[in-house]
Amino acid sequence: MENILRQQIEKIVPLTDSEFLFVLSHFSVGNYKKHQYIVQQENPVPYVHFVVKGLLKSFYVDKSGKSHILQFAMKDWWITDNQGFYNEQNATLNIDCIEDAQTYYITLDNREKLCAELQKMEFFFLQKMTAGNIALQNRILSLMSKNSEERYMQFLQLYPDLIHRIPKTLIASYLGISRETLSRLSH
Amino acid sequence: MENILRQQIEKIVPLTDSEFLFVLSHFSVGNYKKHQYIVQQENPVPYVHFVVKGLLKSFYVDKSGKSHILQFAMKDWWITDNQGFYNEQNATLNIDCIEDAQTYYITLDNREKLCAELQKMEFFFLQKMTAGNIALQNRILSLMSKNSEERYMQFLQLYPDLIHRIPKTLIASYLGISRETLSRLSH
DNA sequence: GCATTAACGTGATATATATCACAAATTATC
DNA sequence: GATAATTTGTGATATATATCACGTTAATGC
Repeated sequence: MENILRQQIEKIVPLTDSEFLFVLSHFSVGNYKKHQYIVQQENPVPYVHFVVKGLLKSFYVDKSGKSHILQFAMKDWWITDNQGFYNEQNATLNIDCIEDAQTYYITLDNREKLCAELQKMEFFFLQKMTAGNIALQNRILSLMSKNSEERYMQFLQLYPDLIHRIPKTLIASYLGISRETLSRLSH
Repeated sequence: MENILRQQIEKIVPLTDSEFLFVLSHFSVGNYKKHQYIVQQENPVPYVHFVVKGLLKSFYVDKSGKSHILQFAMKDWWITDNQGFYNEQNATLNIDCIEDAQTYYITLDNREKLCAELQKMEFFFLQKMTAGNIALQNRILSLMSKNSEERYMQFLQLYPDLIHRIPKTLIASYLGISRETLSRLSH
């Protein structure tokens, strides 16, 4: 039970040892260096990653060249470019490592095989996707109804672990405000 | 094949007649009047609704009393307060009818039973939830990277049918801008 | 059909936040 | 451990958008 992926799945559905080995056999392990890209705009998105350790971010670069962070992903989080991965299109997002990272990653094919063969994994992914939906909706409402300071406070409360690992510049980019404005808030 | 729910499901998974009847037996039909609430902040959220006809909106009322529209739902769309429904909590959102509406609605229990008994329905819901995720992520990026005018243009392009059915005030509230600003754009 | 309510447009002004610019402090890297 | 690169703070200014206020038009409901 020391495997972090197993722990995460078992928060939602129980697994026998052999079931977990079966699950795991559909994944590969990847090791990545700080600054390394694992998904690049305009390129295919072959995998969804489950982060074992380290820290990554997904971000969109708009036409004026500005970056907007969609997601951070630390231990225990899933990350990919959903649109690219699930629709088998080229990425509109980039994903790179803020810290050296290790992930379990899986292809769409393997994910589908896994779900077909082990019904409870489909349930697991549905639960995860649902939780993701709720989080995204809350983020939208936050962007629409809160000012910079309130959004920053909410971030502090939601992700206290991240504050010390991520430069303010990136937090600003996640919150949709300029780094200067964030700097003037933080104290 | 004249049933709109069946059509929607069959876009993703094929159904036999008896399978569809089985699916349908898990739903009830609701008829609602313009201005009628089907979900209210602070109250339970017993159902997710599939819209057969009419038009609804879900919205959040912030502490200053301002409304922010999270979603419109017309024919063929699903709507609920996800957080309330899936976590069996009281609603943080409201949902009401912009036009008289008819829905198929289903409880969480029935939805789970249905998925357990008919595997392909779980796949269907997972696909829908995934598509929803992608849309929400795009909306977040739009809020962060586009100005009012660009967001309005994007809305026009994405939902051309809605423009003529929804007052500009509501579109502004969906886009996260004031009705005056939208008015100054629209022409 | 008339009264009420909602929707819309538009001016004047306020305000939050972005942008530009620069220096200081901190962190990474060979 | 020294050099380069990144991060951070802060002033001055610009700007998009919100807010307030009012009149007009259109839609709704009995």
